[in-house]
Amino acid sequence: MATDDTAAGSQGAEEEFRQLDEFVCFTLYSAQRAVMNGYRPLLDKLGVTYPQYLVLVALYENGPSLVKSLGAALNLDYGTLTPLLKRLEANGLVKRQRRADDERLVEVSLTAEGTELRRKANVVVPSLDDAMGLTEAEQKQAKALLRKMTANLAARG
Amino acid sequence: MATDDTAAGSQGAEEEFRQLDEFVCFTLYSAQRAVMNGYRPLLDKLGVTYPQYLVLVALYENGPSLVKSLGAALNLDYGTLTPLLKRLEANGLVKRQRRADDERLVEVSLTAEGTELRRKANVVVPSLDDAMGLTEAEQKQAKALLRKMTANLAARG
DNA sequence: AACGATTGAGTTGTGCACAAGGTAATCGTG
DNA sequence: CACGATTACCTTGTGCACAACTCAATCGTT
Repeated sequence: MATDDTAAGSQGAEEEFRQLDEFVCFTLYSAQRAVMNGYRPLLDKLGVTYPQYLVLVALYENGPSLVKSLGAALNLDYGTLTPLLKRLEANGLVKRQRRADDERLVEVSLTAEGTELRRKANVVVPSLDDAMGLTEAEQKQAKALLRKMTANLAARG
Repeated sequence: MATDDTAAGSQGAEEEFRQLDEFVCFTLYSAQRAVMNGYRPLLDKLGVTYPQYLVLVALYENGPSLVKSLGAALNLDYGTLTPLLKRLEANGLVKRQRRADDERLVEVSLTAEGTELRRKANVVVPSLDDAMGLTEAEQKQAKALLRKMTANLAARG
């Protein structure tokens, strides 16, 4: 055991180095993509992506919104939202309209087609959320833990 | 209340439509990005991105690995890994070498510099994982729930 | 009214993630 | 050995996510 400190494997002297599966951040990273991949085939049929779907949900929930407000609701910046909203508009799902009383503001609203899609999603996506195999209690737990993490990290990581 | 069914807001007749914050998938989506954003400034100093860091951790843990094995460990496909590994190689952190006994295989291994970075990360990133403000018990809970979700979704969503 | 600061939005560039398609090396079967 | 199938990897194209930068409209102060 004289010179194993540069070994390629994980046999460090004190094994301080956590395995990938033992990182919360990695299980989170994996789960997030697994969920997105689960939603994909369903949302494909409706013609939207997962982030686009979330935007439609937010718009349905809050009504016509400024880009800024959507950004606050989804924790996304303009660099992400602007092109995403343009694609939604190109597909006829939302309307983007610069406000007359303040030319800086752009108000985004669901079109009839966008509203219908959000409703249809509620049927077609029979809450994949529930299909993740978590009990109601576990779902509640998961949401609480994830919100706590998000909040703590937002308050300076 | 004759014609409120096309209203822009969320006042449906039976309010079956969940709010964004009540979706497990959305709290997951938000938390994941919050974590990545928390890691970013720390990893920036080391000169790697978050997914690159995960690859280095996997390589440190498993030793030299085929691209295929890394893909299995991280649940990533070649389309994601190949360019990522090329960037790591360009930065001198890994070596990519086609195997002589089977020219299809590409073996990826940490360079000395890559090994050092993974170790340094263990110090500099004082496990942000722990800095997420979860107790040890909560971390364990979170990992269990996230793994369960991932497994259930992998087994056909 | 003038003008510097702020605000809301857009643009550019980089990297991740995935689908779809392609290629060369190897394997399996006759 | 021939040859179709499989395997491991790569490439292209689309969309998301974020940093850094730009810009016009508005606000605050004088």
